Amino acid sequence: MNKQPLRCRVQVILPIERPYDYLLPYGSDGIQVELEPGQVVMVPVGRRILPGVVWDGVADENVPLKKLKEIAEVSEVPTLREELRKFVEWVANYTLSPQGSVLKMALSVPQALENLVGQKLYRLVTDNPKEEGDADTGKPRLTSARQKVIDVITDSGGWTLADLAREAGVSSSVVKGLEKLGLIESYFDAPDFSFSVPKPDAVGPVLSPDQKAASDDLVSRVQDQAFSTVVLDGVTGSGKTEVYFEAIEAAIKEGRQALVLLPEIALSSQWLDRFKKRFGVAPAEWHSDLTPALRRKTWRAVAAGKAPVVVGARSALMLPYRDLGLIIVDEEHEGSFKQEDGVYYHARDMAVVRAKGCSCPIVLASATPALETMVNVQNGRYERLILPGRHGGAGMPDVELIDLRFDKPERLQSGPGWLSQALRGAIRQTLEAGEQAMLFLNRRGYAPLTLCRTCGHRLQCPHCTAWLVEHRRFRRLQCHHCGFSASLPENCPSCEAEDSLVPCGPGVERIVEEAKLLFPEANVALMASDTMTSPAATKAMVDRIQNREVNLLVGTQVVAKGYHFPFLTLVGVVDADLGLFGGDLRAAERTFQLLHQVAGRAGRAEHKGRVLLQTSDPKHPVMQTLKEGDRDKFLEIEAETRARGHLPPFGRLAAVIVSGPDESELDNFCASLARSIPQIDGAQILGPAPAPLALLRGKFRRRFLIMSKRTIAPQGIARSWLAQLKAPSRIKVIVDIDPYSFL
DNA sequence: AGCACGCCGACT
DNA sequence: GTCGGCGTGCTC
Repeated sequence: MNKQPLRCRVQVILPIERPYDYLLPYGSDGIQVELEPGQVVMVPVGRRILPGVVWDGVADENVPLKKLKEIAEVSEVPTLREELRKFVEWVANYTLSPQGSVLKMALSVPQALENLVGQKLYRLVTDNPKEEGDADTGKPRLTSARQKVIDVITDSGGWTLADLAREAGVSSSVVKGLEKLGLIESYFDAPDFSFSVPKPDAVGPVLSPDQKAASDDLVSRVQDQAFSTVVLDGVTGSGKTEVYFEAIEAAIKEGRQALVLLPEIALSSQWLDRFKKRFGVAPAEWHSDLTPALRRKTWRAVAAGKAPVVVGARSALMLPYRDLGLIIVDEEHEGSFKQEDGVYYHARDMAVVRAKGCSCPIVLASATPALETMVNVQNGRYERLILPGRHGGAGMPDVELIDLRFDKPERLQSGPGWLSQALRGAIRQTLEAGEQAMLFLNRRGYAPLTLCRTCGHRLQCPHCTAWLVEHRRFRRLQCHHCGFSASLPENCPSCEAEDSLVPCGPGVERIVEEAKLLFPEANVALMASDTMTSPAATKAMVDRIQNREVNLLVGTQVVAKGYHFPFLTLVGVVDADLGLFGGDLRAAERTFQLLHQVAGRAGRAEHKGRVLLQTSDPKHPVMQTLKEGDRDKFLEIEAETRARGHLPPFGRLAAVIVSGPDESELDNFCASLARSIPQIDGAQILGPAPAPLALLRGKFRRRFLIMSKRTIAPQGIARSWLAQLKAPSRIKVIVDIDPYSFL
């Protein structure tokens, strides 16, 4: 009998659509070892060895035997469950991404797969006996290579020699040298991967009747171990977190795992503190800046079912849970759940799919649910639990509109002003009453545009279709899209005129300047993403505000997220109209959500808050409904507008972004794409249009838009249309299903 | 994603 | 005459 060697399919973590075939490995007895789907393996690909997963289905006997390579190693990590394999396939199909790219997110960390018995890891020596300052006692010189290692290793440790050297960009001998000097030390990784089990019996908070009703509902869903989607709808301060903590406790008691997805910025120490207070221990965290060792530890603990609760950013959705019993998506309306590099997926929507696969409930929590979420409530796909009122007494703040067409901000000696009389008066009152005020403007830097008074030249980014933003604190110009930075020129780069460049429009730095001028006695502070460079810096700032060392705070949208400032009673929005421009289909919705959230910062304790919105369009539905405090009316108006335009969630969208370094080649290819646009009933394809940033990071961009009825999936349309033409190799075609930002 | 193979400018 | 730039294409 002519016995053929046995083969199996392996999906490797390359941007490849389907699994490749491999020979099963030979054991020491010369007999091939059987493997089951889900086993993690290392396989040769080209001249490299890469991680992959034994996939479902049978190998293709038509692949010639001599092409096949043998599986190099079988990893000891737990088998990836069928649930996760199906999820990977589903996400790849939905997003039109290669299956291997999606799988890569699930394996996420090649280091997790290494067998790490006796792994040697490095950390900083914390109690360094050597004092700073004694100059010539042979203190080791911190060469730049050594400094890089110190910078990378920080205080958390947990680096392997190779990881550390690679990350710092130095050779491993530098690391070993530092060890010899006693600045860093090595130790062996603990063989135990479990996280502490939260203490479900720790006494929870006393819940209000409304909270109790909601939490009872969630708890019984968790106990039923069945899929359902529940929107937890309640204003800031209504106690959503306490409610879903009860559901987490229920999942732990069921012996299953719970996942909490938070928008990146909300993963604050404040959230973790609340969790620790409630459960006595910290949850497992998952986000982009874990050390490799902690990543490995967490990944393995999750897979082994030894991490009962995981809290993380969107990528935590792809982890290999052993038995997921509950998913929470907090601030579900946040746009940052949509990933827009590599695989374009919306973590909230994919989380619903994963919950279905895990037969567990998913909770979408928000004070301002997304329109698509509310439409799903109305059509019965999602259920809703409402938490009425503000927990702890204070009512919602009064919202007033300031019509900038009539209350024009006066000029200051130094230039134009941005604060109206009404807003100035309110700030003065607040400060005199010994309370805190905040000015909100969602624009970093000093001025969003700099132009030449003589020739009209505008300072633009050389790589993007965007103005350069002046950051006066650094005396530099920055591009907020690609990070380009240049020093502020003295003369106009176009006409050479001296002293002719003028800043146009306000950024937060400019508001700080105005605030200091108008209220010289106030303690003004700035809070923006670029002033909060580290968790420590952020905490210091939050402490200063909570200790009332600051009484006039100026901030961008970072101030809207998750901080509690009990003495803040006035919020002034410098430019409420700002987010409404730009042709983004969600512009009105996002503006409403952001301003609603900012408004919620005012008056948390015993004082009622006051919110002033400066607007040039006070009749706009966003402004009117904010003033009336009528969120549902806003959603109603917005739903009508979208329905009329057949826009999401009443129709479907896919953006096709075509980009390349050569503009005429790009236009040629777009023209042939346009010529081959198919005729489809219930769908249309628009374009090509210059993408909103027609030039981004030195690449030209064009965009097509596929719009279809709800009942028709744009994926199929995109697939068949784009399959007709092969893009020249320098041109990249990206399909973004359910696009969010229109950049 | 890497990594090799392949075709055009500055070096011994 | 070669060394090497990175454009292009494949990986079972």
